[in-house]
Amino acid sequence: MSASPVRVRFAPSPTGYLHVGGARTALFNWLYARAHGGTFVLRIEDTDAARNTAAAQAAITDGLNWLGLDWDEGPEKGGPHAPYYQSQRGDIYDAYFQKLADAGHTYTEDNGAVRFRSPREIIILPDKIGGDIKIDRTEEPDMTIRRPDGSYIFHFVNVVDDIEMQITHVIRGEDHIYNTGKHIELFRALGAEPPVYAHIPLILNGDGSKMSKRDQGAAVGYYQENAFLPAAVVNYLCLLGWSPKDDREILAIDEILPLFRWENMGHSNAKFDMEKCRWFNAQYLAQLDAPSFDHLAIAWLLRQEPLLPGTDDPRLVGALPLIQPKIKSITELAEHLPMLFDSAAPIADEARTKLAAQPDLALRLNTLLTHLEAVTDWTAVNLQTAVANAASALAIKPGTLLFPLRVLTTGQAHGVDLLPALEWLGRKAALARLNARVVSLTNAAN
RNA sequence: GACCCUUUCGUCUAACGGUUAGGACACGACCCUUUCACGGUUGUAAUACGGGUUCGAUUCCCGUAGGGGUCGCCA
Repeated sequence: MSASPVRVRFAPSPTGYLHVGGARTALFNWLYARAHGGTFVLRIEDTDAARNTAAAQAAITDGLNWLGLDWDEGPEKGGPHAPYYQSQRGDIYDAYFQKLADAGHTYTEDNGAVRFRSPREIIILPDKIGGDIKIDRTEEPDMTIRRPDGSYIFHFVNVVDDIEMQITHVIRGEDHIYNTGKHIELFRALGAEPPVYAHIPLILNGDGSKMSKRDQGAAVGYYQENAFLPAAVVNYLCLLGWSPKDDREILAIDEILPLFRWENMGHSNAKFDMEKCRWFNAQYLAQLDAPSFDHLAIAWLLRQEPLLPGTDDPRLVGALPLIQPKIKSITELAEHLPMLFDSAAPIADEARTKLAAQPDLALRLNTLLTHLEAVTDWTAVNLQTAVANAASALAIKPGTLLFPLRVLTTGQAHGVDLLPALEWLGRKAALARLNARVVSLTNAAN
């Protein structure tokens, strides 16, 4: 069997932002190409000059690069079928248009628009995911393929380029199913064999509506800005409409490739769940080595305005390992840095309330303070001993003292592992915070 | 409205026609723990409905209902 080499393409139009649905379409094309030793083509469908922007185009290439979806032919890369911008392929379209016209497949409207004369048949689309799909074209009006100003319509250029670029498989959203009926007519009229089609189900909001620009996470840029790990996003996106058919979820791309087959594709739309996406991110974040985490964190911190506490503090790199295991996304640094770097941060309401529930608080705090002040070699291990001794003196469990200690040193009820954090903070700073807050608390109580 | 696709826990999904219908996110409980977390165990929770076919249906067929898509001189 000498099947022709696989050639797939992602063909976005640069009119807005890179939608997660589009990104997943690109991802599935990329996976199919990589799984079959094929070629992944990126083609920019910018025939509608009025709606195209350079920013939108950058969002596409930036987003794909960020996700790690490298293309073999396309913008910035070139290839045997260049150019890969439809706006630069007018001569090719003219030639194909002439061919269609010469064969009598077209006619011109009074205003100059040109339509394709539909054969008006029932088309059975053999879809790799949906099976045989019936598309009744017998009652449909003829599609316009060229505007009065001479510019060409999507259907026409899309098919011409798929022929020219020798695309073998078209993997796109199922919102294109009816377009495919039109496209098959054009392929046939141009004497070309239509490619293999696979229409993938769509990604929707949690409420079932279409994800649009204002929905959180609809744009790939959202994940870039919020410093998600691209591998985590890719992993999550794969599981929307594809399954390894076993219980695995955390899968490296290399594990996915051999399992990326049509029979593993889902047939129904999937609702996007940001919580689960964040969970994937947390899983990947936890596996990151320290230098990579630091790099990611610092890059994100430097983009914040105003800068978060600690951003330009030399102790930052020491604090990051404390934070890494506690967060699901880099953006949560915003919650952790103030309590570590802002010694005057007010005590959070939740922490204050829980603290007030402690019996004999003043006695406990003073006992704790006394034992801590006796620690000269300020390490987590020694602090642990000191807390244990204080607890023993009070005849209570050590754990009882940890929460008050947390609140008095950080001002928060939640946060990083406490004793290592106090070691990082240092004896002088930690005791200063403790004393100051004990005083304020005692005064308030009286 | 017409046509097409689709329907398993709230969500993502698994289950050669025979399973106590499994896993994951989220949520609750318990355990671990020297705090906060992680982790472990566990609980609540699903085959849309009605007909067939079959010894037996989540699985195959038909219908109904719900959801989505499409109906451009946008892509």
